[in-house]
Amino acid sequence: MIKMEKYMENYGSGKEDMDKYSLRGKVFNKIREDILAGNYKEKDELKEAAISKALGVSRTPVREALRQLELEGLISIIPNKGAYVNGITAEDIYDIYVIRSYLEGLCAKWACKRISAEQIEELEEIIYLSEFHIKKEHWEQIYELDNRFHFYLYEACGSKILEHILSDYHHYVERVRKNTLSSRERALTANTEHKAILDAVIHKDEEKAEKLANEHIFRSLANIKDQGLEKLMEKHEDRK
Amino acid sequence: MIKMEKYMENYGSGKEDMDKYSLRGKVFNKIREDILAGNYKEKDELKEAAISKALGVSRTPVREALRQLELEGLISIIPNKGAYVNGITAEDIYDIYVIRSYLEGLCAKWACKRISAEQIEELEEIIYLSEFHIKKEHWEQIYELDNRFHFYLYEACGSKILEHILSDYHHYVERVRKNTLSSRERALTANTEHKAILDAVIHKDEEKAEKLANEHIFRSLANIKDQGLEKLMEKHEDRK
DNA sequence: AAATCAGGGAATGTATACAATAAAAAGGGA
DNA sequence: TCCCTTTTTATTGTATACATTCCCTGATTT
Repeated sequence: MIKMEKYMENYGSGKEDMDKYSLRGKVFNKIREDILAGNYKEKDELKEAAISKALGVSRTPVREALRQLELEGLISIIPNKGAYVNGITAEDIYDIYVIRSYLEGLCAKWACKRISAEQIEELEEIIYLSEFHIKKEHWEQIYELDNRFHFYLYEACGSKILEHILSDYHHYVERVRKNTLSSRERALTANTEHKAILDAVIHKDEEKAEKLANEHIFRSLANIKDQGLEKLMEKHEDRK
Repeated sequence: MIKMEKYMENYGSGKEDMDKYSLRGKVFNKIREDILAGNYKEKDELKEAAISKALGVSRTPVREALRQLELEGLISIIPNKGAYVNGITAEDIYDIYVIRSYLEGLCAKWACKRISAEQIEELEEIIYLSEFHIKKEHWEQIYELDNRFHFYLYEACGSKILEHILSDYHHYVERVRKNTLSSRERALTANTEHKAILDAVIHKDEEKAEKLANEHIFRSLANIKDQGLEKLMEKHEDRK
């Protein structure tokens, strides 16, 4: 019962929460994190037996996880042969940001028409809370609030499809984002930009909302570039 | 050995071909087709036992297929409870076309910089062949060539990420596309538009290529609306 | 009569056993 | 020695058995 409630809360917000309680979910997230963190090399072979042994589970959940990872594009499975890591390169990150800049623009545009009063309040609260945590330099909370702002806006666009793809990409670049928000200056700018986007959405100014959201992502990308994309991607490599 | 060669031919061109030889692949495609074809109703429950019995296989490949379908967004799996069809609505089709119009534009833009001489030749050949089959009204070939044009252009954009998502969406709307191309007029227009896009790409006119590809998808969408999804599309406008 | 809790049935989640496939190794003839 | 065939071995693919969870039902209690 409790589990069910927790699930419903997070329904549609991403697959991490949803799979937290199953072995398959754990395996999926573990391998996913490892790939995104760069713990595997390109073309590395993922052997089911080795993984299941390492994680102390049977091959069944491992296989299911691998099939999912294939569909996400993180690995390639050659039938009857094996699974191979596709890795995630600096170019991929760059591409995702450019794609996101287009789609977040579209998302903001659609949100103008379809956002509800409750969703507006939710977003306003996030912005307000962010200001507090930025002052206090609570990086973890800032990061969480930034996430929530985007996910709520995805939801507000009223398109299952767009919400789905944007959430995916958002998770994809999680590691990079976590680092870039860790400066007071950038966190403040980001929050100001969020406020401007929401303002345009509230006033149903589609063109402006699209443009602002578009630029918001581009500025994030510029910020990443400044910090050295390659360096950011290696930062967590030597954990665990 | 033979199977392996067949696989390598199709490598990267889509998951249908890749999974043709495994039970899981067959199950995956079967359910996928059924959902995309509208054979299931929204919120229908997919019971593993029933499906495996119906297809004459065990639950294992069925489960793997379901997990993949979940990641594609076609079904929702509630842990320990069941899998439920999300269906594909007229709104989804509309959304995908709008998203595609943005991304195909970006794809054409990037292709300007990264396309190779071989890829250009390939695309020119497709256009040339299309003219022939349009004259003869060979709808099946026209459809195949139209697919190939887009997939080759996706490849030519030089971005794994963009290629992946565009291929996904392209498959998603397969059923709709198949119908819309079955008129000589539309097939001719589409091919002319392809030619114009390729021309812009060859001359490395990024702005023009993006604009043309953008409009190409929008025209496809307009064509769809004309053919009868119009009523459903209006429904889309006044949803929350 | 309404609410609560226990039990049974049915479905999913996981582990294991078995089959099929493919790469690698061994063997045999020129 | 080289090439081709056969055998072996490791790995994936599939089926099945078992464990767990959930939900419905109905009896019991207040």
